[in-house]
This record gives sequence, C-alpha cells and structure tokens, in this order.
Amino acid sequence: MTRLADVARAAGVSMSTASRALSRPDLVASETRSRVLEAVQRLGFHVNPAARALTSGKTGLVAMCVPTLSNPFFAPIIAGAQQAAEAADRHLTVVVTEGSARREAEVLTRLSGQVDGFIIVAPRGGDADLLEFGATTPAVIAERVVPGLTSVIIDTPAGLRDLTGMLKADGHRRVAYLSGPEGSWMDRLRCDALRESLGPNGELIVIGPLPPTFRAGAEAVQGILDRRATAVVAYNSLLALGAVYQLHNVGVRVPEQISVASADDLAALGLGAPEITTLRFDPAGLGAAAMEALMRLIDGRPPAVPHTRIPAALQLGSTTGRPATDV
Amino acid sequence: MTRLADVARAAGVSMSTASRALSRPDLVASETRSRVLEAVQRLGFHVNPAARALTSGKTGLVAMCVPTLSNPFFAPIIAGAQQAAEAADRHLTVVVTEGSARREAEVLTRLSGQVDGFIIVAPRGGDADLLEFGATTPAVIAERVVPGLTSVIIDTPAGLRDLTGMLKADGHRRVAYLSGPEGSWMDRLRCDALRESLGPNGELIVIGPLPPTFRAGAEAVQGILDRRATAVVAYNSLLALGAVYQLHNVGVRVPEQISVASADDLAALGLGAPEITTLRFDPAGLGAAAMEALMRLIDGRPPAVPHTRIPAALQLGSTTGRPATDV
DNA sequence: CAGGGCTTTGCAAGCGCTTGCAGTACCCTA
DNA sequence: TAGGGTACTGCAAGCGCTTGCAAAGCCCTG
Repeated sequence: MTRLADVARAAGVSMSTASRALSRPDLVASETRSRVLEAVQRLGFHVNPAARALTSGKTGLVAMCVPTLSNPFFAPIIAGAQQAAEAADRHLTVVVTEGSARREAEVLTRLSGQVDGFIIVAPRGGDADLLEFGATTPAVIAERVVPGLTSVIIDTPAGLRDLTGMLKADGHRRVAYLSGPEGSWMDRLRCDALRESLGPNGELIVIGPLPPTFRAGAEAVQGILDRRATAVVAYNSLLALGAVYQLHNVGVRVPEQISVASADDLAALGLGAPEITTLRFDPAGLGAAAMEALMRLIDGRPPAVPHTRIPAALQLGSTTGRPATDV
Repeated sequence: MTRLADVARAAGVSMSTASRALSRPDLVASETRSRVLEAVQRLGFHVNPAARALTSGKTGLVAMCVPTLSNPFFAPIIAGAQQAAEAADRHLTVVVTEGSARREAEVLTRLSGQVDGFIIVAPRGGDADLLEFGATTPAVIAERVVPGLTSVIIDTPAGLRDLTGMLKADGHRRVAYLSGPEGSWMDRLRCDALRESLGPNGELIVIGPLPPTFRAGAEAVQGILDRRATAVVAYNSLLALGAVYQLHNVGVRVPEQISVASADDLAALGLGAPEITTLRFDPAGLGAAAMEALMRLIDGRPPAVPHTRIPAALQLGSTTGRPATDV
C-alpha cells in the first residue's frame, strides 16, 4: 500500500503539501499541485479513509436509508447514488428501515458520527423528526420535500398534468386513480395534481390506499369497473400491470374500453409488456443528484438549489387511447 | 464523544487494559473486565472505528457485490446481510457491478484494504478470478459454488427434483424449461437437475437463454406451444408470470392445458397473482448466512461448513395440475 | 527602502486506538 | 529457598493522515 509519504517523496514536497494538494487544492500552487497529482496517479495512491477520518472526522462513508428493497423502484436510485459516491471516492452503505419510523430513528442516531451524511428516502411519516435530524447532520431527502431541508424529487406532478391533458383531449372524464401505500407523501401530491388538472368537468375516483403490488392492481379492477371509469392512472407500474392483467382476464379490452397509465415507471424491471403508458424519468439520476447535493452539504458548500426536480416525461404506450363511445 | 481514555479512567485501569477488555477479553482478569464493561455501559462508549482501523486494519466495513439491483431477487438477500452486519456492529456497503467482470475486478481491488471482506454474488463468469481473489481476502460467494472458497447457496436443485417428481406423478412428460440469463452458473445447475430428475421417459425442452424478465416470459410462449410441452418450469417468477400472462392472452388455460412453475420465488414483490407454483426459500436467511460465514472468516475462525445450503421447499400454487388428456 | 500583506510551503503535534514488550505479583515445583 | 512459570497489567511507540502555526519569499504601497 502506497502512503501519502511516498507520494510526497515522489513529488518532492512535504507531506503537508501533498495532503493539501488533495483535500484543499486551492491552497497549493498549481504547478506543485499537478506534480503531486501526477505522483498520485503514477503510484496508484488512494487515501486511507481511516487515517483521514481520525483527524478530519470525515469518514468517506455515506448512508442511504430506504424503507425496503423489495420495491424495485429504489434499486436504480441506489445504484445511481452508489456510482456518484464511488466517483467521489466515497462509499455508500445502504440501510433498510423496513418502513418503521422507530427503526429509522435508531439507525440515524447509531450511524451519525460514523458516516459523513445521509440520503433519506422516507416516503411516509411526518416532517418533524426529519427536520430535527437534518438540522444537526448533513442530510438530503429523496422523493419528498421537507421545507428547510435539501431534497431531490421526481417531478411526477408535472408529468401527471401532461398525462391528464392527453386523457382529457382523448375525451376521458371519469378517471380512476389507484393510489399508493397509506401515508405516502408522494401519493398525496400525485392525487392532488391529478384532481386539479382534471378540472371541474372531470371526476377523479380514488381507489385505495393500495400496496404497490401486481396483485393489488388486479384486485382493484372490480372497483374500477363498478365506478365506470374510462381511464385508470396507477401509482406505479406494478399496480398498472396488475390492472391490465385482470382487465384482460375479465374480458375488458385495453385501451378500447379502458385506458391504463402509470405514474412510476418500472420498465427497467422488464415489466413492460404490454407497453403501458407511463411517466418516464431517470431514477439513477435521482440517486446521483441526491448524492451530489449531499456532498456539497458535507463540504460546506451551499447546494445549487434546495429542491432539485428530476423531470418526468410522458411516455405513450399502447394502453391509452380514445374511449369507445358505447362505454 | 467519550473516548477509551475516559472509560479507562472511570474503571481505574490503563488504556491498554481497557482496550484489551473489549477486543481480547481472555487476556484480562474477569473482575477487571467487568469493571471496564460497566464503565463502557455507564458512559455509553462506542469504539471509534476509524481509530481502530488505523492500527488494527479492521475497518468494520463489509462489501457486498451484486450484479444489479433491478432484479428483485437480490433485494432480500442484501437486506438479510445488512441486518446481520448491523447486529455485529458492522456496516455493509453494496456495490453494483452491472454484470461486467472487468468492473467487478476493478471494484474488488479498489475496495480491498478498505473493507474487511466481501460477499460476492457473481452468477456469471468463470471461477478462476474469484478463486484467486478469495485466496488473498476474506470472501464468501453467494448463489454459486466455487471449489476452495466458502459459499452459501439455495438448494434449488433439490427443490426442482421435488417439483419434477410432482409433475411426473401428474402425468407430465414434455417439460419446457425457460432458462435464465446467458452464462448463469445456477441456470446450468437447475437445467441439469431438471433433466436428470425427469429421467429417460421425460423430455426437457430448453428455451433460452432468456433475460429473467416478464416480457421474455411472454415472448417464450409461442415456442412452448410449438414444442407441445404440457408443463413449463421457469428460471424465475418474472419469466413464469410473463408466460402465464401470455398464455391467458392466446387463450390457453392454466393449469388445465399447461402447467407453469417457477424455480425462484419473487413473491415478496407482490408478483404472486395468480399463485404460481414455486420453490420457496428464505432469501434474507441466505444473506444472513453469508454474512455470518464471512465474519468467521474475518475473525480467523473456520467457517462451520464450507458450503452452506439454504433449503428450497416446493410451494404448490394454482398454476400446476394434471394435464388434459387431449393435449 | 522599510513595512505590511499575501501566497506557498514545511514543521510537528496530535486524532483514538492497538499491541509488542517489559514489569510485577503470585504460585508451583524441585 | 531458589528458579521458572503463569496471569495480569502498564508503558510507549506508532498506524497514516490533517492542520494550526510559523517561516520564507514575493509584491506592493507609502
């Protein structure tokens, strides 16, 4: 293992200078700095994070708290964050809180002091704890806005307005919303966006709260038919897929008789058959953006914007269209 | 933050003794030891992992390499490993290798020295690199057996033999296997187990290799029908679900005309409608077992057994049954 | 040209813990 | 009683890096 001392010797500088060339480059003359960096490259040097942590308090470890890994929605977000961390020579430790607020609090206190900061994906629960925590530790909230904290969200509401616009143009007026899990922060936002953009002439039929699963989508179909909706918007593609599946089963044609669309896109899963109309976004970008914001926070630089929005674009599939006049 | 020095002072011993009471308890008189432990409790002391790492080389960080997070198969495995790590006061960092052997090698070399050990889930690629790597670093291989390395696998082959037994008893003779991704180590094992247990009177029709996705399952249906199989065993439930879905679409009744079963169980995803016959196992147990084996390795204790097997039990669903005589 | 300020670099003191070595006390055997 | 163990404890030297402080060199201003 090459040490910083080796690098310093190779570059003909003292250890202090070599150290500063890496962590406070602005304090070193550019010519010296490049000599050091060249030596770093040549010797394949990587700082020993333990040694750095001991003096600076920065461990190079970042924790990401997610409620579960079973929902594939989180997977690419984690992957994106992890890559961004790796690019910055940091590690990401993923902590599953299993949706329990108590466990989340436990984890946060246990880890703070061992990690430099947190990316918290907490779709449920109240703002207060998060706010209090974020006041003392660098933290970025994902897929949720907590006033006063840095956050990164997907702009699904904007995408939903586009979707509603299209449905309205196609002549849909009764739209069912298969809502997400109980207490989901995003769910409320989506529901509001739908209702608002549907306008006074439309009617939003909310079905749920529902677990975001294939089965729940299938089971919701009866309700959809009972309420005579001509279009269904689901909280995520698992629900949408379940609905399409069950509609097939009971002999309802999609999209001729009912249109189906989804707010979250789980296409990466290979869950895309048939092509469901969805909102497409870059989940890895979400993770990366969160990590970048967090690293600014950790380094004491102000984040570019407090609330980053990742665009969600309407992606037309074969499950939406003009409703048949006889329905 | 309380330091070890505080504990030592409170217990009336030197720092060395306090340190040993924690990491080498056998070297300290039991009366002294309990005084130290009492002080630790009272002051709420936690060792500073960075400081410990600096001298002892043990960072308390363990890396888990998975090919991807998009496949929900890995999610509960990771969660299980993470919980086991947490219980042992260690952190788990998840690294996604995106299936590339080069990237995997990169990650392994970059991380070794920063982590105490590895859990490697490498369903594809050759043994040689893994073997070489495992010779120099504590490592446990999951879902694969590499002779000479410690590994933990799910005993799907045994489960598949049970499944085949049932299919044969039901009168199935032509069984299609929707195989997994190209180069998958497990896939070969499963295919062999099926063929062998199907016996000389049966015929195994291998379709694939296939990506383990819903869509691929749907698209494989035509081939299944062409080859006149009466039963389908899929590499995982995503494939099975896609097949069931498409069989419905083309008007083939399940299980009256064709039985469908799956080797991997992704029920946690909510992908269980309708109830597909699968092999059920405890994926979190896999992760936890791997982590426990790894910790033994790290501590220099020999692992209990070199190759741990997690049982996979046949779970009957509504998608298998006696084939109709007219098919 | 003296003095002040700025930039760049080096010195050296740790950060909190582990561990090789040495010292002390005590017990056992011959 | 001397010699040799054994069991326990303390001393002190780091582990690899960061950072406050100070020195050195330079440019500018008055």
